[in-house]
Amino acid sequence: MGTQSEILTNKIFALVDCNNFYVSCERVFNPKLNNQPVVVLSNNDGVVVARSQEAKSLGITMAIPYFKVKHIIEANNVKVFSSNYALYGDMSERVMNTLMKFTPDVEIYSIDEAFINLKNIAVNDLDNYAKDIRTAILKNTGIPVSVGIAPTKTLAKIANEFVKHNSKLNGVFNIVNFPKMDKLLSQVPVHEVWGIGGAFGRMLMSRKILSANDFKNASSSFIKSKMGIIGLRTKYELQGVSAIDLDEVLEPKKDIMSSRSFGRYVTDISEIEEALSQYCMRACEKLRLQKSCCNSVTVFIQTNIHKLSDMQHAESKTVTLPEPTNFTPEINKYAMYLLSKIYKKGINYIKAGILLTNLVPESPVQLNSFMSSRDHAKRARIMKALDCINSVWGRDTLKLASSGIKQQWAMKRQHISPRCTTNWNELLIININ
DNA sequence: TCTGGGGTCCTAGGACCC
DNA sequence: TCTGGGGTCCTAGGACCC
Repeated sequence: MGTQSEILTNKIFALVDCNNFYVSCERVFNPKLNNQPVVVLSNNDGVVVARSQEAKSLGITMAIPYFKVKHIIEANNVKVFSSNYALYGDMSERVMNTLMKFTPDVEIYSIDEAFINLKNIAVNDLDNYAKDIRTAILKNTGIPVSVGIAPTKTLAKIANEFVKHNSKLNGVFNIVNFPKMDKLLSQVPVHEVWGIGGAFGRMLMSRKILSANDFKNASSSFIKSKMGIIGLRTKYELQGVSAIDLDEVLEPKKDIMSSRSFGRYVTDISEIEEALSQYCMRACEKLRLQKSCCNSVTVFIQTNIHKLSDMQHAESKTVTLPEPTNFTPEINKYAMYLLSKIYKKGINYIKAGILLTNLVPESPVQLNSFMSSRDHAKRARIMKALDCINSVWGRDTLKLASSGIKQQWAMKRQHISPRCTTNWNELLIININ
């Protein structure tokens, strides 16, 4: 049984988080955007998902619908971009590759964040090590990052958040053996703690548990009964006891979904079929990429819940397949069948999607298969050829005819920047006069 | 007019088995 | 008159994350 201080130094994590990542990516290829207010929008140009510091200062909040801040954007000449995931994904890979030159103990947590294990770094060297990481990533990629260092992942998240709001910290905040931890945690609203969201946050605040520090000191049995073991884990993490370990191995996904809002309302089933076929292709691609097959297919459609004057309808249906597969035409056939079961005429639909679940490894082929192994092999070869052609010649070079040509339901992306790093036709152009 | 997409984990409850 | 209970599997739904 160790004392509290021994536990504190038992493990050390850092969270490396890219600052305003999508905005920073846009700025790397368009330096005129530096020091200017910039926002990046979600798919369909729906909501704001990234903001430069200047845009934040104008009062543009995270995840706010574009149309609600359009007046601020226009009045202040804020530069607006649609999400360019080809660019951001590629930049993310460069950031992570730089990080992995420092240590193999990296958990890529999201497109713009990674946890690393620093247990082998001497406590006195932590700050300099983190500064070296910042410098290297900025030099190699042009992306600024913040680093929070702490004995648990939850505390590293909090340290990182402080870095972003305090320029005096120069991008690094180390709270290993931090003397004023209680005071620090008192400044963190409870709903901002990693793992506690809006719903639990409201419940906790109604019981006068207002800050991370209050939560840390709340009764374990209360937390367990209201929030289960996840809540309990968060309490330990705030106490400095590591309860969430580094997750380094990239496990295959357990569900794969592809869904999207349409660029406009869609009523006709044939248009929804087109969209669903498109999503089906994308989901099956992802399925084969991780060498899985699915046992179940779910399809859902829904109307715009914000448009109260419209007749509302949201429904999903699931089918269990006779045998696991990742053969696109087969899955598409079931998807179309499910859609026909839930679709209602005369309704304005805004979104549809497909979810592949009960995933299993691709091989070996099921012994109780209805198909001969020769047919299995043939299907596998067809899908391999399809994936190969699409990866070389571009997405959707080969696609299901049912996904349509015009795709008038397709999402809006009115402010897209060029795919500078991943498409030969959209390279950065430099004028030298 | 316009409100993202893609995931994870946990829990509760029903069906079923012994 | 007495009318089990524990384990497991599945699904739906709710919470969270970025």
